[in-house]
Amino acid sequence: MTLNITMQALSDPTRRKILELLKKKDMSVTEINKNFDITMPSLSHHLGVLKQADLITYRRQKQELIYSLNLSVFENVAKILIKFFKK
Amino acid sequence: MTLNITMQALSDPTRRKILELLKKKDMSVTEINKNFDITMPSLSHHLGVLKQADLITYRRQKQELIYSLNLSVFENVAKILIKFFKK
DNA sequence: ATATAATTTAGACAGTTGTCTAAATATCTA
DNA sequence: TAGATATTTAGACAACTGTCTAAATTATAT
Repeated sequence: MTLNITMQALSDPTRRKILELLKKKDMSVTEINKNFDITMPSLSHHLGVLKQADLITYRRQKQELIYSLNLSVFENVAKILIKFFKK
Repeated sequence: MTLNITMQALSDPTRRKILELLKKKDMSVTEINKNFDITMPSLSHHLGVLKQADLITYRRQKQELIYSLNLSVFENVAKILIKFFKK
């Protein structure tokens, strides 16, 4: 995990909102999309960025792809940021 | 303080390094610059972004501008991020 | 007042990013 | 095997970003 890729991923408000949604429950792309006013390809792009940062994972369930928070990485990022902000 | 501007400011590695330096001690622009391989105008740009995000402040000391961490905002950002990362 | 030192502002430029439309891929169901 | 559904890939484009050089600003010291 490189902090740079992680922070870049976190710098966009849409992506932060996706993470907030996935904190509550796993969701398909279509379900995530209902919370935004962007096209599916745009959302797919954001999911790609979050995937590359290893912040989310997905599994297939019939036709749908179900995305989830990658909890271990998410918590690791939290630790690193807390350390960064510790004076 | 808007999280968006803050996160945008934190997304660049040079700016994060500037904050790390200022965590240790207040520094003039020239002194900060010795830690990087960029021109003064580029550094000045980064300081501007951090200023706009209210993460740093400065005072004049003779010819020099001495930059410091804006501790209250810095700690507030920490709180917000910890909350964000809390599952 | 003039020269020097410290920093910012102005303007340009290449690279990155977020968005879109159109097309492709993958899976399920009838 | 078709047709429908879910999602991604490809390619284009405007906006934003980080960098630079050159010039301007601000303050000090001679």
